[in-house]
Amino acid sequence: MTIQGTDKGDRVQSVVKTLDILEALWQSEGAGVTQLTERTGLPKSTVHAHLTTLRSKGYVVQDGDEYRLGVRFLSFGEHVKHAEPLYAASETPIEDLADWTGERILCSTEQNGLGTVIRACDGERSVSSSISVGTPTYLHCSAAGKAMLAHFDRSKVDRIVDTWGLPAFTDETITDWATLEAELEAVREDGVAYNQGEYLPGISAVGAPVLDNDGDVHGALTVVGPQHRLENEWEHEELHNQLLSAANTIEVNLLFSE
Amino acid sequence: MTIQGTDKGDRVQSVVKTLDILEALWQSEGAGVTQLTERTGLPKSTVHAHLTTLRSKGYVVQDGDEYRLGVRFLSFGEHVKHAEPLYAASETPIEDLADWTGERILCSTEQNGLGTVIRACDGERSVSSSISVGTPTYLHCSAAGKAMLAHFDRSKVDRIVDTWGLPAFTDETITDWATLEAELEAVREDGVAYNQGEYLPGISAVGAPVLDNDGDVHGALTVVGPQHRLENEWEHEELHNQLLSAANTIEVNLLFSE
DNA sequence: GCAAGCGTTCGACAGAACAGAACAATTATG
DNA sequence: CATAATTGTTCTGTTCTGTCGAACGCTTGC
Repeated sequence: MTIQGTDKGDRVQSVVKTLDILEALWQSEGAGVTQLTERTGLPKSTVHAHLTTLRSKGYVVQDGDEYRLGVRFLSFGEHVKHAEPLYAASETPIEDLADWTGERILCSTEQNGLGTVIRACDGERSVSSSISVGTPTYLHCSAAGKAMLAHFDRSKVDRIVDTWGLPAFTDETITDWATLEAELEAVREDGVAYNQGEYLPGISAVGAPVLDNDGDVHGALTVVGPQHRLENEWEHEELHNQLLSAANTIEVNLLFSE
Repeated sequence: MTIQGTDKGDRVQSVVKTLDILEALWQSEGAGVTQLTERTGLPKSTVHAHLTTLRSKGYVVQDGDEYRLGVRFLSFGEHVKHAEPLYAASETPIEDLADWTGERILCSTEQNGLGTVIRACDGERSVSSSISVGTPTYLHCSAAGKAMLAHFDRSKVDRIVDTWGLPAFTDETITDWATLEAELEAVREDGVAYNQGEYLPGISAVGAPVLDNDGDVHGALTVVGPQHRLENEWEHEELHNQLLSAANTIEVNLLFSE
């Protein structure tokens, strides 16, 4: 699934086209020119011209009749990861929490109104979800997203909902503002946010925000697991405490890293 | 340090400009418009137009008066990593080798005539080198590079040397073709390649190629460490054996993954 | 309060990106 | 085995757009 952005500020249209091609390439682990013309709606020669340029710079490689993303993007990706303070600060806490819960733990951050997983760690009985490092997600239908939204300024929340809307992914997805607003208020009271199969059917999550001293949001920490298992266990306060404690450890780590 | 590519096939010049801006941004963990203007040689308004476009697509974020690479690149980076068979195949062998040697172990691949580190693992007494996952490197001055070059077709080696040349980084760097050719022959005989401070002063490495059944190169595995320590120890055949054994394990893993 | 720096906007011109058709090279198909 | 239908690639004129320098607010430091 691709997440479509608002199309404001497309000053340089060739760049938009190149990005569309790269995104199509990203979704398809290698594709030919014709395949990319269908996916992007651009004429063959245009796609070809862009691919040639990208290839000459090493951002795309050609394997016979297939083009793939080049390893050059690896350096960008690693750079972004390490530039994010959360990445270093979350290493130990996330591992400990994965050991303790046995579930999959994610550490996410917000950018441009979307969430992105920065670091992931599997526990013994982890579900293999499609959400892994680098995956962009909507905020209104994820535990991490709701944990962050709950601590944003009201104006920022408005802007995000305005930009991205509240699209439904399952029957459980919150699609109206009133329900979301009530839930965010609950998150602020409980300290943790839930996701009960609102994005992927059968997959639930509990999330806690990672804040700094001023109350600004750095990101969120999430425990992901099968709905039946997690919803039975999160009744126990112990899961909350461990989650909040891990989030707090990250917060402390962040203090010393800056 | 930026690695400059050959400028053939710049069909879409706006794309080249955008990539230049992204690379400048990559080297500087956040920069302002003026700073990017100086670094790229492009006029301020052009840089701004490109940044606006990149921002609207989420590939760049604005923090006050600074622009940084966006987390969107994380998804590309992870995609590239996981698309590379070596990534999964090298996980266990690289960890075991790091434990055994106590040194830093790298697993690299070649693309476009340059090497790129796909996976890294630290041992107990690892040196903290500037080479980590995603770093592009020249092949003629790295152990991994020489291990790979030694098993490429002659025509491919010629093309690579033609494209990238043999630039010097230290006094030890091989800068002429005759010396390189002789060394590649030695690599084929020994099975392993050395780097004795040829890229970073004081840093040495031993590398072994990862081949498939047809003798085609998949990548290389490298032990990196301080020159004095590594050069004393690599006299012992034990290091060779462990390195070659780990490389071989990866080769076997690759057989089963395809 | 002035000046220097920043990011941002504007507008006119040159030139570059675009689209469509034609090309070569390969694979399917009869 | 020949033909047809793909593929990726090349070519060329036209038009639209990317470009650039100057001017604009705005903040920061003197």
